[in-house]
Amino acid sequence: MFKLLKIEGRARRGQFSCAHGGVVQTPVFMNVGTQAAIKGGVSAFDLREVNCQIELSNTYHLHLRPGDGLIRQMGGLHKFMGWDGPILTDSGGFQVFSLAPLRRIKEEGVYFSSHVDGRKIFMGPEESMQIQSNLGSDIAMAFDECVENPATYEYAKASCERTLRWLERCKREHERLNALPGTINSGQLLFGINQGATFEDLRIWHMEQIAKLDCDGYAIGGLAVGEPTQVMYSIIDAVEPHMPREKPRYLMGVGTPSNIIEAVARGVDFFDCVMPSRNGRHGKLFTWEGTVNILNAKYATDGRPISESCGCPVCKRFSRSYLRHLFKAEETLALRLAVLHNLYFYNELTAKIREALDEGHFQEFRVEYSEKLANRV
RNA sequence: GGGGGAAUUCCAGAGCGGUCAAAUGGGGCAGACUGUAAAUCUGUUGUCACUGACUUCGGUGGUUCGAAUCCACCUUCCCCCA
Repeated sequence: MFKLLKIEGRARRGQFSCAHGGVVQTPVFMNVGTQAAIKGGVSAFDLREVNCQIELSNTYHLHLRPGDGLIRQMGGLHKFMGWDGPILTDSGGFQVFSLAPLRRIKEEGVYFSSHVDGRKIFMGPEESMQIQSNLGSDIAMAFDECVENPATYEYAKASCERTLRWLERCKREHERLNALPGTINSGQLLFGINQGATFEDLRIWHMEQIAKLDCDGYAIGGLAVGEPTQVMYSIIDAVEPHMPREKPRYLMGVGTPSNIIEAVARGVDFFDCVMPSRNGRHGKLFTWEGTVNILNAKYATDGRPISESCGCPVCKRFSRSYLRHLFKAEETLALRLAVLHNLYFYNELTAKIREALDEGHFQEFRVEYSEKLANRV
């Protein structure tokens, strides 16, 4: 399942096998396709083009539309979206945070008012597991509560205790579903999620508890939700020693290129983030020299590619001038090209991190790029 | 030929005597975005010696303490009737 190949400091180079699509090389960035599509007009065959190893979709969103029953009927998520590589499904726990005005949390689970049509939806650990089973993803995430920052100690404590109880229920239900004859998701793995807001003692206590449940991997959730970056790093520093060494670690929803390098340096293996796709749609393009805001007037007659050092299909062919024109003219091609470039960059970023680890010079890599990538070009 | 209407800051378009450097859109310029309610949101957009001053609302000349707003003429455009 997970094999550690090499360790440099706390940084880990590994391999992870999934039911679909073979082996994932880690550290890895998972490309986010919430509704079984990468926003900006990027499809499953484009994901191959940008060297995506593993795709991420969302339980809550696919349950609402088109419905997980429908996807199961259509042969499962892989077939439905035309992606034969590994898929991780997020549990809906993030929607407990992002759709806060539309939900009520109870011990049994969360009552949502659908943001699509207002209808009442209940999602608890069992429901989330059932939906992810129907979707047939390779990795299911436990149903958790992503707590907003800042949170009070009392709230964070009560919440992560409840998230622990939810994980116990997730585990039980996941095992039950996996054992059902004719299940679509045979071999589906389950990752537990660490919570505890910005309180180190809660984080550590929670991590120790969930580690006992012997999940297939462990995620750190509830970070990059408003706290300063240094706080995020210190939480990872505090939690990481308590994470099972031989299991993959996943830092959910993170982050900027330098966040990823810094988290790898702290022992994280998996990442996902909306940033390459969302910022791409908004004209912010990532390069090895820093970020390019392609909307800026200075690029109007710039005949260079987004980045001279990028080998992506967009940079091979199109100029900054053309990209900027497409954005200004509101051509949807602008979004597509920008997202393709950014995903290629993120996938290349983790590829370079792996290469540096393989060759034993990750620390040099980290020093060279952690700062540089935060520049503006 | 006769009658009527309109000209506003990059564009469209409010304003109809002081609270107007002038609403609102659009465009321009810049910023934000971290398990996606986001092709979204925010700021800014006359000039400068910028908590103040100066020049602007087709042109010229008036009325008034005060005019984008009222009057006269001029210029241009639009509509209707011949």
